[in-house]
Order: sequence, then C-alpha cells, then structure tokens
Amino acid sequence: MVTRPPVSRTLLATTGNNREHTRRHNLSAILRLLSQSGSMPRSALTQRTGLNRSTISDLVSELVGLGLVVEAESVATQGVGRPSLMVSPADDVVAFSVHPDIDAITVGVVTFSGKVIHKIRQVTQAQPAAPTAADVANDLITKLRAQLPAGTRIAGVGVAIPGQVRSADGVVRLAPHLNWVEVPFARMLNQLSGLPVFIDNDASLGSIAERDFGAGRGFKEIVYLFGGSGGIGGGVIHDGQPLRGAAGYAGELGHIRISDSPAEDFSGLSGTLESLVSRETLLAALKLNGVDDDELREALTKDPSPKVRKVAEAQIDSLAIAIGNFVNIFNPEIILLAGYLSVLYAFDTDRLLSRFRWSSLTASQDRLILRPAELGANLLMVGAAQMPFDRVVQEPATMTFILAKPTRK
Amino acid sequence: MVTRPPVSRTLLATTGNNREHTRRHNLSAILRLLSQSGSMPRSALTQRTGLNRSTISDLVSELVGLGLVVEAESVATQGVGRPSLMVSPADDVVAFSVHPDIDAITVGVVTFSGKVIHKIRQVTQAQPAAPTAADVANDLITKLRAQLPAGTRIAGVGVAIPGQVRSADGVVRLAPHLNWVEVPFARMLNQLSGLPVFIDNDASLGSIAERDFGAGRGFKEIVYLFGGSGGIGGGVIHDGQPLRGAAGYAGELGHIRISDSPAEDFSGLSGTLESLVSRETLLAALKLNGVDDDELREALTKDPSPKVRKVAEAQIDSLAIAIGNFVNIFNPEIILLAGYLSVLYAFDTDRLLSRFRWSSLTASQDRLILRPAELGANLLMVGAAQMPFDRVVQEPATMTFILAKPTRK
DNA sequence: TGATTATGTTGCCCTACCCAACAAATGCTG
DNA sequence: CAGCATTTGTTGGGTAGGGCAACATAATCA
Repeated sequence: MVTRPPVSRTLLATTGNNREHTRRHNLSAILRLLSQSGSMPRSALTQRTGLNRSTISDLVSELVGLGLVVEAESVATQGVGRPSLMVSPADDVVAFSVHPDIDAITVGVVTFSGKVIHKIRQVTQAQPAAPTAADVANDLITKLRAQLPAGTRIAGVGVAIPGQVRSADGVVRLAPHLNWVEVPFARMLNQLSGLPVFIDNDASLGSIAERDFGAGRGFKEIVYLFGGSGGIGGGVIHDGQPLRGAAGYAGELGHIRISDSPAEDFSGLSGTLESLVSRETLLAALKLNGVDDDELREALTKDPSPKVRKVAEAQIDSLAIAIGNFVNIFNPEIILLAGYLSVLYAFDTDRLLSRFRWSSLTASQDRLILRPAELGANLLMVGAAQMPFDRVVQEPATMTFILAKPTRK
Repeated sequence: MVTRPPVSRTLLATTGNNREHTRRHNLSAILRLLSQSGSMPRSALTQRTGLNRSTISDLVSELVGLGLVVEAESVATQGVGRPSLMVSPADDVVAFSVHPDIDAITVGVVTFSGKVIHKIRQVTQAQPAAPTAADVANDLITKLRAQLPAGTRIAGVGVAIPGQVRSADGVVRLAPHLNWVEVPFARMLNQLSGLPVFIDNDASLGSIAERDFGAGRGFKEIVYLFGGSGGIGGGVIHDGQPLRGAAGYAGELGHIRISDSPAEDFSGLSGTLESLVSRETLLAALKLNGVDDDELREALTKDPSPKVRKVAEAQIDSLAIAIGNFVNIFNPEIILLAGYLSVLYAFDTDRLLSRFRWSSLTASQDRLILRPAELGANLLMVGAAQMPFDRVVQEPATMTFILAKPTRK
C-alpha cells in the first residue's frame, strides 16, 4: 500500500457530522495531545479537551484496549486530591524514517512518543539512482526490524525527500540534489518492504517536527527556513496545519526571486533566495570543505577576514529581504532558521534583524519572534515519522498495524 | 459590540466534541451550503452533507423555526420520484457593507443569499478623517435601514479597509491610502450605529467573495491579487479558508520585494511588486486621468505607442515574477487577477504566461489556472457582508439579530 | 485523625442521528 | 389511464455516546 500524507484534518465544513465522527474526533484529540506531550494525567486530558471525566475514562479505556496508550499510576503527586492516572503513548508502536541524501541514506526507528530509538546511516555512491536508494533503504529497514522486540507494531514508513513530492501518489517530481526526476519512490519502497510508505518534502517535515517537538511548540503560525548543502527549503504552518497547496508543492521558499541578480540556483531560477544565500559560496570564501554547520559557525566567528565578512553580510542582507517578504505574506508568530541559516543568524544577529525591519510592514512585525530552530540531527527522523503516526491519530479505531515479527501459530 | 472577523472554523484539533458541537456543526454545514448556492433542494443537502434524510428534515425544520431558511415546493421538477422541497436562505436577513475609499464612502445592503439590494456612494473630501468617515457611514446606514421592510433582521456591519487591520480588535493599523493610523474604526462605527461591526482588509474580503460567488468557486487553494489606485493587495485562500496570520495582516502580497530597483511603494518599501506595477505610472504614460479600468483597458488596446507598450510590458514582467513567487510559495490551484491587474493580463496574456513560466518551478505549474477575477463593482459589498453572515452560519441557534425597525408594542 | 480537595467509577439520562416502514408525488410503460 | 418504478418526505423506535450526580478513593493539611 502506498499512502499519501494525511489530508487536512479539518473535515470539509459542508460535510455532516454524526456520532461516529464525534467519537473518532475525540479519540484523535486524546492521541494528538499524548503524542505531542509524551504523557499526561487523565485530569489534564479532561481539562484540555473540555470533555467530562467519565467520557475521558471511557475514551482512554478504548485506546488502552486498542493498545495505543498505557495507563499507570502517577509517580510524582502534585497536590491535594486523589492522584490522576498517567496516560502515555504505547512504546511498542513505532515507525521507520528514511532520509535519502546526496551520498548517504539514513534510516531510523521512532516511537509513537517521538523518540528515535535506532538510527543507521549508510554511505552510498554520490547521487544514487532511485532503485538503488530504495534497495538500501529496505535493507536498513529489514535490519532494524529484526532488532525490534516481538510484538512491536509498525505504523509505516515516512520518507523525507530533498525535493518536490506530489502528495497524491508519493511521486518525487524533482529532487535536483539527488538527480531524481519523476520517481515513484513511495511505491518502490512499498513494494520492497510491504509496509505503508508516506513521503514528503524534507523542509515541510522539518517544520512539522519543530512545531511538535522543537522551537515551534505552541505556535500556530510558523515560517520555517532550512539551509543545507542542497539549497534552501521552507515549511509553513498555518493555523497549526502545514501549508501543502494544491498538489503538495507549497513552501518552496528558497526559490522566490528577490533580486535582479543573474545568479542561478539549483533549479535554474535566477535572483532567488537560494542563489544569493548559499553555503557553498561561503565555504569557498573561507576555503573550507566538508565541514558541518558547527564547524562552519566556529570558523566564521574565529577568523572573519574582511572578504569573508563581506560575503556573509551580503547573504545576511538577502536573507533579511526574503524574511521581510515572508512576514508580509504570512504574518507569522515565529520564524525559525535552521541549518546553515542559523549560522548566518548567529554570525550577525543585529544586522539580520535591522535589515529585516526595513523590508517588511511595521504592523506585521508586532511581537514577531525570529530564532534558530532547536532540533538537530534527529529532526528529519522525527518529522518523517509523523506521517505514519498521523494516520494512527486520525483513525485510531480502524488502523491496522504490521507486526515487526510475524506471529507463530 | 465590536466584533472581530470569525476565527478559524476548524475547532482546535485537541478540543473535544460533544453532542452540541455535532448539532451546531450540522446546522452550520447546511447554512453554509445554502448561503453559497442560493438555494438547494433537501435531497441535495442530504447528498452533500452525507447525513440521513430524516436528520436533514430535522435540521432544516430547526432552521426554519429560527427564521434563517424558508422551505418551498420545488418549481421545476427534475426527474422521476417525489419532488424535493426547495430550501432557501431567508431574504429578510441582511447585513450592511461599508467601504471607505480615498474620496467616497460606499454603503450597501446585502442579503444572506449574497445579493446586493441597495447601494449608496457618498462622495467625501479627499482622505476623510476616520471620525468623519464613521459619521458618514453611519448616516448612510441609517438612511438605508429606514428603507428596509419592518421585520428585516440585521446580522451586522462589515467594513472593507484598504489597509492593514488587526483582527483581534478591529483597529486599522495603517491605511496609507486613507491616511489612517491606529484607528479603532470598528469601535467607532459600533458606538454610532449600535450594530455589531466586523472589519478586515479589502483584498482579503475580495478573495473571499471570489471564492464564494466568483471565479474561485469550488477551489480550495486560491491566490487573489487586486490592483487599484491605492496599490496592490492580496488575499490567499488555503484549504478553503482565508490565510490570516498571527494578527490578521497576512496576504500583503503587493509589498513583497522582487527587485533591487530603488522605486518605492506607498509604504516606503523599495523594489516591491507594488512599486513596479503601478496603475498611476501607466496612466501617466498614457497621459490619462480619472479613468476606470474598462476605459484604461480600451485606451491601452487602442493606442499602444511603443513607449506605452514598453511601460506595460515592464509591468507585466514584474507581475510575472511575483506570480512565479506566489506559485512557488503557495502551489495554488488558481490565481485570480482583479482590477488593474486584469487590464495588464488582457493586454498581453501570452507575455505574462511565458514570463511567469520562467520564474517558478515546473511541478508547481501543473494544472495551474491563471485568470481574471469575475466579480465587479459589488465585490467588496458582498465580501464585507460575509463577515457578519459568517457568525450567523457559525452559531445559528444562539445568534441574535437586531431588527431594522424597533417593534411596537 | 478528621476535614478538604481532586479524581476515578458507576448507573442513569438525554439527545441527536440512524434506520426501516410507510406515505406521497412524480415519470414511465403497456 | 392504470400500474409500476423511483425518489423523497414522514414517523416511530432504536442506539450510541457524552453529561451528570452520587459515591468511592487517595492524596494534602490542620
């Protein structure tokens, strides 16, 4: 089964609700709260959902019956009154995350509560062909699957792609970094693994991970910008939900044109944010190679020759213009800069802030927060796993899992 | 009472649903269908909502009891079987629309079914101060109110502002065109009229009107661009809902920076879409003054001297870049060009299309529709009225109306 | 140790939707 | 034109699921 990322949670406003909708909605609400918070006492569920104590009791016991959550007595008591029962997501429900990059494929195992419990990174030849990548990914999944305890249930596989993904069928339309064009990667990996495969753009998944587990917690209007060696990607959260657009390509924030400059980006567009703010250019100015973002940050603060400083400042100025545009367009509560962009942010925060203030409307800057993203290496693992888990959350009663190991009779 | 535009219809996904939610949701679903389609047979309601015949019967009779809809026997029969009863929105529920412009204030009366039944345009001095504008608007409302038949119920007043409006309290943060800064217009007009007042940006309301009654019908991902004498405004519909952002300022699409050009727009930002695509500039090149868009379109096609053509083409090229950016950002199904921008579109559609294709990612262009908006003079009247009507739709059972004329005892 | 407080549990109620059977109103066909 | 098929409105009963109130339980506090 090849499955697309879950559609918008909001039922069409013109569709009717019935009792079953209500029940499913309430079960989902509880699971959503739990998967984001790790675990909560029942009393908190009562407060957050606004439902009656007895209703929560009923709903939770249904979820316990489904094996999706576990109840335990509270350890730490927090006040007078009978202590509330602690409800936690089941830790034997997991998803695999896959991230194909330019010269390596990473596969991880993520629990329903958002913890990465295993991770393997397998180096490949540069720009592996899609079938090769699918093979490698499947091998890694098989290997990790063998290590899981019997009884572990698998929700599915989530794949983060550095490129554009059509959400309807999981086809990678274009991933310039990987040199993939029109690759039905979800179907390929599904046929190999036999697991449901979900797939989406890496930056979109990053924004979701930051919303649920990182610097975006509690915000409903988020603009997320990620700079990597493959360019600049973006993810937008609006009203708490990812902005997908008609076919899933929304959020290509790196490809917006902000200048008349003829410099071109990976996709052949000129004057774009991605063409003006480039990790490679800065590395070249620094005469560095193969460093990670931490090393780059250090190199930059240690030895900012006038020439290097000029390059970095020009990039900061371009970034500021783009951020100004996004503020005018989205009026977000918070803007998160990840990867290479957080290096630029740290290098001269004041310059970035002041330049940005010149290029957006003042009203939209009210209470705007601009800060680096929080999640590091496991960002994409967590983000990609949210796709299969989202299906669990949305249809807890009818969801079927695949066992990590076949049951014996 | 001063009221903000309705918040997102999607209940927080972590809030519980109960019976009352379900009922309200279903009543809303029916009203929403009716207010968009004018009227529908009961059988269509059954199909569209997915609810049972008997449930629809029950819901409709509750709405009839509330005086929000009317049932009548179908006139035209459309096939075998017992003819279905026609359900229509009540025509004695109305809202006032107010549109303050640079030298005139327009007030209209709009029925729940979306028809503009009265409209007055009162010329004022240029850039009237806000209290003056509120006075004039209130006078016009009083005049129109006197003409309404007794028993007419008023849902409220919707105001369309050419500027940024804070949705939390209806304060106009900045309307450069009117020279208003930090004006609590909703409160002012509420105190004068005694009616609930809703207020929002004009282009956002335009996008909503086009979605419900114009070229955007049936689409869920819409980018709307409006060019007027006061610059360029934008409205974005995502997943069927307007993009508001943190405080309501989202969608300032005219102020995005796409060029290094030093030309400035009304808000003092340089190189923005609005600074490069300007009705005034083209009028100056044509040596025209005080013409409307139709006359401008005609003048342009009739006599395109090389000089004029060059100006228009430069503007088209800039517009194409901006559209490319919006396609990359939003991946919309449809882009609607309204006002002056539809003149540019008509002038050289091919140029606009081909230039635009160079400046966005190919995947995002799949099945993209670019076309002029449909609604003309009544656009803002209809759009603004949707704000008070939205409240009716959202809480049909508890909504209270104000009678056009006080009842005698 | 008893009072207070907060939470879990249980049985009952009520509402809103579904369903099935029937009635009504139309078109089609012989 | 009568009878049949088809679709829709109507009615009465069924049911699921959330609310409620009373009671039980387990903690803090005086």
